Amino acid sequence: MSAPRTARERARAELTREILDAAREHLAASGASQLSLRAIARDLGMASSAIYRYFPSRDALLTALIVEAYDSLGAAVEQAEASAARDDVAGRWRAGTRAARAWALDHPHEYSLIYGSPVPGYVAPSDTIDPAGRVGLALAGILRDAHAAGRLRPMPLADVQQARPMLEGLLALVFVDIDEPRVVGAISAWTTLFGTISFELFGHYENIVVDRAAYFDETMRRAGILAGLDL
Amino acid sequence: MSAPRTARERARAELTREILDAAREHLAASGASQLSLRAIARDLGMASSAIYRYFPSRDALLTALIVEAYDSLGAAVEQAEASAARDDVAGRWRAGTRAARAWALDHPHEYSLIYGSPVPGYVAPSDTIDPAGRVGLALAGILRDAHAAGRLRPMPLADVQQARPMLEGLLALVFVDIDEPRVVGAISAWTTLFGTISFELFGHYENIVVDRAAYFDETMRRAGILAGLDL
DNA sequence: TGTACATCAGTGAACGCGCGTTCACTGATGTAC
DNA sequence: TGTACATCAGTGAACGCGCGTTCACTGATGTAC
Repeated sequence: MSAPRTARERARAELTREILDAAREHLAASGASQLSLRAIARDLGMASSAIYRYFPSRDALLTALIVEAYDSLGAAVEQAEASAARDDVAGRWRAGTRAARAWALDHPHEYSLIYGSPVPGYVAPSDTIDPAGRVGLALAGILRDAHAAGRLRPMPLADVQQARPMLEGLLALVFVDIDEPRVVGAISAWTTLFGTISFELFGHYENIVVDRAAYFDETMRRAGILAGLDL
Repeated sequence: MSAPRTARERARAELTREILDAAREHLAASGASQLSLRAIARDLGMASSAIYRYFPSRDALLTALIVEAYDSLGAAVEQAEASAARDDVAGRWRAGTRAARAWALDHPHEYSLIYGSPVPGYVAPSDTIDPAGRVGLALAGILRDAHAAGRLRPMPLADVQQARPMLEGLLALVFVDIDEPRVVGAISAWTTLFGTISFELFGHYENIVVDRAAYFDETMRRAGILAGLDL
């Protein structure tokens, strides 16, 4: 959005925000699949049809919420990761992964929206692709920097037996010339990050994991090591 | 359910089954949160109110579906794991984890029901606890047997620094006297199993992982090693 | 084995509710001259 | 700076739909004697 000039444009930007904020609150109460335009309009004291001046359909609103959630999470991780000293690999890794968990605990319903089961009938448009990649890219940057500095650890495990590559070739744009066993580790670590957060948030650690912060840190430390990081 | 005696009891058991089967089909089309009793009744050619002779409420039906899904997945994993030679640790691990993935790919909507985001407003009753534990217990058995046979590997990573235990003490019933770093690895491996399946199923590996079966095997191999298995 | 009564499955109408989306309209804001 | 016209936000009624649950009732099945 460029800077609004006229009063009309300012009002429009403001109301768009208010609709999204109200929608985000409703997410918490009812979940994405039952997000109701009418309920949102009621909250804002406007006619339900007025929403259509701002979003052409319910799905468009959902998409906006999804993009916002990915961006909010992505920004939190990027910022946390960036606040550690550049050559402190372990510190960057810890800060980035912890920020993801903290964001999820703070925004459980937005988290569910992007990392829970897909909303039935909703097809994510391509606008969501870039925001969805931010966390992965931020973490990949740590690995890339460590590699550039010649600080990757030897893999502690026997190597992968691969007849053909497991991963998409385009990943080379992100991981430059890091070898595939480590990149597999990186994709795994990224998976473990959200797998662990989901298990915590969705209740699967009930009566199993007590000190969840410590467990999370240790799990992510191990996952990072399998990507070649020195943690 | 004990064996039905009378015609009435047989009919009741049969219709209960048919309702559950129809419900399972509807899951696929609309997702759990929009599962509709009326739609199910329509499918079976009966009045919507008739469903109430079999399930006291929509939530009760949901619970039955959840229990069935956990049991179906649990049985698949148990059976696969049991079909490998008892002293073939790697074979048991591979068979068990692969069976979980195969079941999920075969039953994506039932999988979402139990490992996706929680259904808003639905509170899982305690009947779901035992079935939910089956996969974890089956995999824990592999670790326990390896430990009993003195075949656990040394941990390839520096040990956990723990001021206090991360895990629930009750886990000792399952993992007997296996040390906490390995048990943390086991819980992590269990998390990685479902984290990886969820990422594949929910579309997060689009344009990232090409050979998903190979990637899955390798990821689970590494996860098992971090639990002390010799893979 | 037959009868009388109790149990249960299934019906269909109704209650009270909610939803997304469309449409013709009003009145305020913005723009060109 | 003032006027005429175009643009846009917001309204309220309506369409057509779906939902979970309750209730009084009918007719079939099961049980006790």
